[in-house]
Amino acid sequence: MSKVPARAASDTKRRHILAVATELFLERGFSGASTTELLRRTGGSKTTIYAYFGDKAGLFTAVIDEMLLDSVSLLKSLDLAELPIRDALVKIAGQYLKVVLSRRYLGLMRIVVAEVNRFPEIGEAFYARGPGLSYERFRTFLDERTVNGELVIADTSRATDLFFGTLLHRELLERLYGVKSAPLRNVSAVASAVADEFIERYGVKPHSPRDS
Amino acid sequence: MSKVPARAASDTKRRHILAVATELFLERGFSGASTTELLRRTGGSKTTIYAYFGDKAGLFTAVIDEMLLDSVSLLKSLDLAELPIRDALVKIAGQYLKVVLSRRYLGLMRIVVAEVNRFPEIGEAFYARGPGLSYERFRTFLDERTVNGELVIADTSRATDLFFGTLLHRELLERLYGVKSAPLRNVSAVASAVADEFIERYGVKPHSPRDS
DNA sequence: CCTTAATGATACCGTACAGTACGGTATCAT
DNA sequence: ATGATACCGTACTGTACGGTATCATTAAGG
Repeated sequence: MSKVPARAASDTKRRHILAVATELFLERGFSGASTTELLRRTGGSKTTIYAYFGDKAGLFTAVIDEMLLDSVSLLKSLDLAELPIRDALVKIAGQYLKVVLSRRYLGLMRIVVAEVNRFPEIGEAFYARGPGLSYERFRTFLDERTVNGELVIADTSRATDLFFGTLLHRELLERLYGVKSAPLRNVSAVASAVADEFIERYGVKPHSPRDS
Repeated sequence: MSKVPARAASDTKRRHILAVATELFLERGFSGASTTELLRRTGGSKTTIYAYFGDKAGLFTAVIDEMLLDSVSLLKSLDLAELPIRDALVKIAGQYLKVVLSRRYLGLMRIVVAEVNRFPEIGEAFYARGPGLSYERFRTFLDERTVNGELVIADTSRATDLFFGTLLHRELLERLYGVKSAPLRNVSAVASAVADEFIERYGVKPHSPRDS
């Protein structure tokens, strides 16, 4: 009645295929990767692959789904409630620099962006669970910190654009185009710098001398 | 001795193939586009295509080269010398919004980014002649305007990141992932807003009342 | 009119592709 | 022992691919 795997573990096999397929798609993209090459790497039989994933597109979407979950979970684990504003910003900035500029995220981004025409749902899902969610969460974070008086922000949406834009735009482009390939070296220095710039602009100003 | 085209004009044919191939690559990417499909659209003979471009990769790089020239030229025609700082910033911002968020540029960006593993030189060339050049030129622009007293900027490099980041990052991502597909509607409004924000931060403050 | 180079039409080559069929084996629960 | 279940191996189908070879057609220049 219950699903009892006859052999070792059905899920092990599935996960193995998925892992190998992930690397292959990251290397070659959807069209460039072939099921035959996948077989060469996984060993085993084509039949098994098709039993699990239906067809190539099914395998592709399964790969993307899994990677998406991984990346997103890395960005959800931030616990900021107790931190003063600067520490919180540094933590957020550092986490995004690490995740977004990682080889894995960049590879995922490349294939998702490349296949937006063929798989529009994948692009939308990626944005919604990735950048879109990040924007929302950061904005509400800014709202909270504005309400409690740590920040003075007229338009938290624009402030969000500023934060992520200054933090990621250039570094992201450089890596998407392969000009730089290594992950950022001095993550914490950059994170601190961006946090300071942000506070310089939106932070509560210390009392000027004549107000003392 | 001199190259005299026997038939109409060799360049016409070449340009036609290039134009059709451009659309095809934009739709399907490198691996996804086939020479047979290209033939279906151009008419004529496969032989001719291969006579001009050698092989598929040659055709691809030719397509990219041409598109790159087009995009870049759109960003070079800015004449800013006479403009006061705000007008200049608005003009720059508007031009970048129009070019970078255009369907064409986005399509180009997608296929370039997708094929960075297979064609690293293309990625580097794109960055160098596109974003890289833009960053450099904008930075020297900021240097000039700092020297002549219109701006007060300690680090023009960071200021450049801020400008392009706030201007493009979010809108670019939304389009790369297909969340938005239409070009930006209110270009001039956004351009003005970004210019104002920039000046608010780096502009020379108007004299405060007591200095009058 | 005749040469010559650009282009066309078509057939073709070898290879790889996505996907299927099918016979067989290992491992487990019963 | 038996019967599911999970998997392997291999051969296969039909199609499409990138690229070439062959030969005919066109049109401009002398």
